[in-house]
Amino acid sequence: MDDPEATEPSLEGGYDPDAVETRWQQRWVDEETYAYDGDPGQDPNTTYAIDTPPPTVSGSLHMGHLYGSTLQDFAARFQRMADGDVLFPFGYDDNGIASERLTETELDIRHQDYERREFQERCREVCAEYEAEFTDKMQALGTSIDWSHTYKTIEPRVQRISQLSFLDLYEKGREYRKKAPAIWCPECETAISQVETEDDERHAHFNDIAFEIASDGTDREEFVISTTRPELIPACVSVFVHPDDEENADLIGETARVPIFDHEVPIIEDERVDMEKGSGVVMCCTFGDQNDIEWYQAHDLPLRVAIDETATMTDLAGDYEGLSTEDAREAIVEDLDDDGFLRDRREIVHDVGVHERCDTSVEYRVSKQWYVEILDHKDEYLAAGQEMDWYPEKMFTRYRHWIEGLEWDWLISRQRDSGIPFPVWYCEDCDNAVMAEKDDLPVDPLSDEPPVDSCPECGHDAFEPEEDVFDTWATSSLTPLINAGWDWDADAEAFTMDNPELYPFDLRPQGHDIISFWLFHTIVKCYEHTGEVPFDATMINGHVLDENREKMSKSRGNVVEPDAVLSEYPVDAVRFWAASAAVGDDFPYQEKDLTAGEKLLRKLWNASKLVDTLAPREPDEPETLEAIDRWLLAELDDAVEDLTTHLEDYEFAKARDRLRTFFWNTFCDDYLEIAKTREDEPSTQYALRTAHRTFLELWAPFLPHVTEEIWQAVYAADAADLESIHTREWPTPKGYEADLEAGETAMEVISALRRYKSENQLPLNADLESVSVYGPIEGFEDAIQHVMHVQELSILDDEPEVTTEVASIDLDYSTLGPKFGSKVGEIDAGIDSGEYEIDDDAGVLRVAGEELEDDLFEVAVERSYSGEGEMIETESAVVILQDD
RNA sequence: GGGCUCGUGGUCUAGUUGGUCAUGACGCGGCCUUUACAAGGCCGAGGUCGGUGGUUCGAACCCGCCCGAGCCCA
Repeated sequence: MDDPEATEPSLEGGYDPDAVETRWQQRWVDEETYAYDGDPGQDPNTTYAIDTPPPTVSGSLHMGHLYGSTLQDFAARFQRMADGDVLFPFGYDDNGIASERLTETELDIRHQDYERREFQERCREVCAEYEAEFTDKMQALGTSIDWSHTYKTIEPRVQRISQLSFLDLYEKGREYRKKAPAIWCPECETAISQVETEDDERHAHFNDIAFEIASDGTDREEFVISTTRPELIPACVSVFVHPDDEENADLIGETARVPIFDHEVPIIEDERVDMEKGSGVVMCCTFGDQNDIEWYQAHDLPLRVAIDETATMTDLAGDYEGLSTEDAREAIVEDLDDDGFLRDRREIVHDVGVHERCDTSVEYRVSKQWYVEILDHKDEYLAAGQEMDWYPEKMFTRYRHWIEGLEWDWLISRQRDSGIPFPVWYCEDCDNAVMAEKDDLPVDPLSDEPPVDSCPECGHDAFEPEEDVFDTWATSSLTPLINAGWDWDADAEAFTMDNPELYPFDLRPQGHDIISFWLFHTIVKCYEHTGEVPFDATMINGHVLDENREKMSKSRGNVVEPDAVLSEYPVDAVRFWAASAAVGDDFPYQEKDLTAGEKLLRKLWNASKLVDTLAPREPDEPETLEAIDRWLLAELDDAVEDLTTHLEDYEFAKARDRLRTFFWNTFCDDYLEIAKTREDEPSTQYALRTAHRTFLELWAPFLPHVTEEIWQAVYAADAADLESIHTREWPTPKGYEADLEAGETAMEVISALRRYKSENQLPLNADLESVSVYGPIEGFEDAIQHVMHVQELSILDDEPEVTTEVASIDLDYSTLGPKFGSKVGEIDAGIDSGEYEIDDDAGVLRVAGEELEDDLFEVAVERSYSGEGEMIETESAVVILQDD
């Protein structure tokens, strides 16, 4: 970097992505090229705001980050050029369990040994290092993030917003605190939400246990239930039988005696019983699974808690008190066996719910927790989702199914240390909740005093602080509000935004796996706070799979590290690969795909060098453009139009392919070859430069480094004062009109002559003696003649003398089908067998007893040329070639 | 167990409401040093569109069933 030559953009030599890419990444950050420039008063329509996913600060960048951020960057870069100001912010999600665990392992400490604020301080220190690393890596991807707009979910400003959100929802009556069964992780010692659990296959034993009947309404003395969790029998509160279960119908209404513990429980009928499982008779404990909770609530059963928050047996378990659930399970099974209650025991493998963070199988516990009420607003959240544009559209179905399947309100309290505290105290006497004042936020009830001296309800003057913290999603779901600077204005007594022009956000990008977490929860929060859907559109990206289309996972050992990829390939090539899949589809990482990107960079570089030797950099626009040059610019107009549409619709793969084909095939292979023979023509010089500038601009969102390098080397006025290509205006069609058919035909003729040379093993610059063309190529004669080195080119006014023979008849099935229906088969057969007649005078085809008008069929003829030279036919021209 | 999505040459992929040669790239084979690029250019081979049954004059596309993969939820 000290070498001034190395920092000077130039087209000398080959393209050196290693040096160029890091140089520009640094320069863009230094110059704040991508800083958001909008102001709060401006029209929201000229502002494009992206609500980017804040990655969890606990690990390193993976391919999903790389892919997702690159897609967002395509949108950001296109919109920045096309539509004015863009906010492309960045956040670090460091307030969750993941960061807490990271801190504990990194510093070898336990959160329990610290006061909450102190521990959070440690967390911030540890996270800061990881965040710096994250920043470096994101910058190395060439993303056009505005690094002056970043946030951390644990920072005080965000804590304030999160607590404001809690208070606002509470005041709106959308939150409640309730003692209810919740999913509980005994390892993390916290309640968790449904979405934080996942299934895992575990080995277990199915135990058949005999229960005696204590009542006398049946002849039976006992029945057998099967369970994987015998340690729960002290918590057994009832036994259930299916109403359709004739075999066990006699048990309904009777009373059972629980073995060993000898308490008596009712036998009740309920259709939630799985008759196929075990004996069809099942015990209900508080709580073993989700069903138990439903029964507990539906039948108003008593609560018997045998397992405490650390998965240790309570005093309810009698002799087993103090044992872990595992130890108690074995001990109870042994005792059941000794007492003759154990009838069978067999090993099974079954799915159990585990906490996704620690893989511990979850329990269900009754505890006091805070909930956000969502079940009563399902319809509104569904409507909100419908209001957004979904890319791809099919992903809306996932959102819909998720909402339709919701059965629980959203549990937001967690019994953890790191995280954002609930701004709540409770009256020691009457348990009345006292909320913090909005002005005082953020607060931590563990170290701050409540805003009142005595309880407004009962007048008592002592308070208990709420010890819980918010679930991490309770804060992550506020990212649009965080980015827009949402706050409470005490004077106006209203919520305000520092940048109201940003909200609602234009785009919400994210992976399809977290539609039910991040997207759904964000819609819930923002909708309740602002009454608006927070996003105009959401773009759902697929997953990057390994080269065999399998999911990357550490246990499989098939993880591809972005660092490894980036050390071998230019970022621009990686970005080109990232644009290859349709948005929403999973797609494989294949190393060979990156070489296609590398080749393109090289092509763009080399083509730029050639253009630079062919034309002056700032040619004047000539009075009139020659046909060939006007043709190129008209085709360019078309490409610009198509590309703009594709990018507006987030169809990056289509845009990429359209541009590549036009650039490589039409511009490089066809036009540049012709231009080589016309370099002194002002018309060609102008077209070359116009097209070249436009190509750089069109490629800029995909290939930001190479386009910037070339732009600065060739077109920038003053390198010291950076005018980046990335802040230029997106190209628009200039309205060039040309005979596209003639251009197309001319290219066909050139292609035919190339084929001739190739087949005759001639070099492409070999001279051809004489060529005659019959076909529409007006204005392109010289181009054809020079590029193919034709000594004499003539245009035929009439079709060359040929003998023709009908080769085939093409039918227009799209109109023929509806008109003739099943007769089409006969018509086909008639033509195949030659039983038809073409009446040229009447312009009809008679076949199978029908008369087809001339717009229904087309006769393809095979010609044989008997004149001098060789005849080559193309789609719309005939070429006669004489060469000896 | 339920839902959603996806199966197209060796590999990856395009294919807007069904219309008759199914895109393109990588790879493969042959030829060509041409005012940038041989890591280039030109040409070529390669497919029963996962299987099966149906709707239709006509299906990669619509419907049923089956097989396989992935994700989400039980």
